[in-house]
Amino acid sequence: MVNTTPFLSPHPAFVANPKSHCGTCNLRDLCLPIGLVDAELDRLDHIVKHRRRIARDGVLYRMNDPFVNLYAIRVGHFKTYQVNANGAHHISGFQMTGELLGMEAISSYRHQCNAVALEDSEVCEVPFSELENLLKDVPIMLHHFHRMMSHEIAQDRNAMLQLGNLRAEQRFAAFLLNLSTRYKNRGYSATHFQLRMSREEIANYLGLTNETISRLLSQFKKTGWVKANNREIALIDLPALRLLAEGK
Amino acid sequence: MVNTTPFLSPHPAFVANPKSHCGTCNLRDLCLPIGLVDAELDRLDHIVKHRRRIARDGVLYRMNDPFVNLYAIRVGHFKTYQVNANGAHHISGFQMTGELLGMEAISSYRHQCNAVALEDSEVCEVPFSELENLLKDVPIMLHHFHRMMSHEIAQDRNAMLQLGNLRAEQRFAAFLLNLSTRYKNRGYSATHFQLRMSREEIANYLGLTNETISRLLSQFKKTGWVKANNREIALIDLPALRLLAEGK
DNA sequence: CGCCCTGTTGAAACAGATCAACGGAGGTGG
DNA sequence: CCACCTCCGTTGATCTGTTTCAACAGGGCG
Repeated sequence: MVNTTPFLSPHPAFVANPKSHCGTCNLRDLCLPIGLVDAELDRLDHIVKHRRRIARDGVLYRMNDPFVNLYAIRVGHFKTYQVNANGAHHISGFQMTGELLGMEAISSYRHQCNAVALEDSEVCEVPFSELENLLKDVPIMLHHFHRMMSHEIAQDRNAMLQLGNLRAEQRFAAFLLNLSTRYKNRGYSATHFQLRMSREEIANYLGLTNETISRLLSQFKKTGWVKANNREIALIDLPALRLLAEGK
Repeated sequence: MVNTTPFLSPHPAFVANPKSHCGTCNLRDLCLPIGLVDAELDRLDHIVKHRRRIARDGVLYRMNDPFVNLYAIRVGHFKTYQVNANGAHHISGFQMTGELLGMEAISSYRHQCNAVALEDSEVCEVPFSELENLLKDVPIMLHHFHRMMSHEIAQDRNAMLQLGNLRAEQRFAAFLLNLSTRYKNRGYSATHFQLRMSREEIANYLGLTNETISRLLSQFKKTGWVKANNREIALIDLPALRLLAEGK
């Protein structure tokens, strides 16, 4: 259901590769699989000047901040959320290692959402204007970047489809499967992982309430599709979850 | 609420400019405001080889079609929709003159949705690989393209916010205001326009039912916020609609 | 003219929200 | 180390917005 091509995720072998010249950034690692030569990789290393640590609940950027950098998540998890006129906020996504934050800001030169760390995390600052300069000299990287932006669009479309079409239990199943796929692509278990976000945050993301999420999880436990202990999740019956998410 | 910077819409003066060398495409017009020199514009003209007419209900591309071209809408309206495993379909957006179709397909080399004309329409085929070639030589166009993709992301995020947070009447008000803004940016009336899509299609897009849309429209007519006759819409009280859309 | 498709309106059913109470985990300070 | 407190998660009972089902009106088109 969710289109998460391995190509666009860091190959496990490259995540946090200690041999990276950069030493500050997984951006190089992200790009290794696309076949860059050393000189190109060096240029990539050089535009990333800062690695930034963000503590749990720390803010990476805020809505309306001027747009300067993209951020490649080196370790950790983030959430991005928007705040509307009457103060209500809506989580637009959860991001994990290897994903790129801030692309929504290119069009308006200001960030369109808040980005907050869900756990102690680390990002690489990628000055966008310098990245664009580099991209125009390295066609393969240019193309890769376009694919990353396009992937973001495809993902958002998918999330819209879920919000607009699916019943609560389907949305939640799709959410768990989405996490599963993304962890798998990063070389982690597709069936056993820890939720980094609260029930409240999941509910907000899915357009539901925390009570509903709680009830659904209990229900999934009862049917034997998942085991769960607090935020520790084990997906027992992936096929059943897929069937449910895809509309019974 | 919706971030539709004028920069990213064609300036009214440039839409369907009969003097365009291209003659087949409004892509040149779309790019005029960003300050390209003639030689660059000529290159842009040359990569667009085909203009395509699509009759009402005609298909521009289908889900899973191999990705070759982006399409710039020259005249008309389109809808894009996805079909899930059990046949249900969900409209992910309505596109109008000057907007670019197909960006969701760059990442996977296949289209992720169906694009269908809501009325007799005309598009310019933009071969993507040739466009990328051009972009790397013309930094200002490259940047403009990135802004267009980013704008798409920001828009989708906004739609997600609406689907996830708003009650039916708020969604529908936000929908009408979104159309209003986009027509205004194209030099048309912000208050008087014709819906190109059925109640059914609006409902599907907003995650509601056609009955609900119908009831809401009646309600808006009763309160005097809009006048409506079939698909002819007049927004009488924009401030009231904005207040409603932003959460009372 | 008559058919079909789109839109409207009403009544009943239901999914999920809301309100409320409680239990348990983890962190903090004594 | 324990007691306390707060936040998070769970479960139950009720309420409500939206869907569903149904009937009908109107307009466009063959």
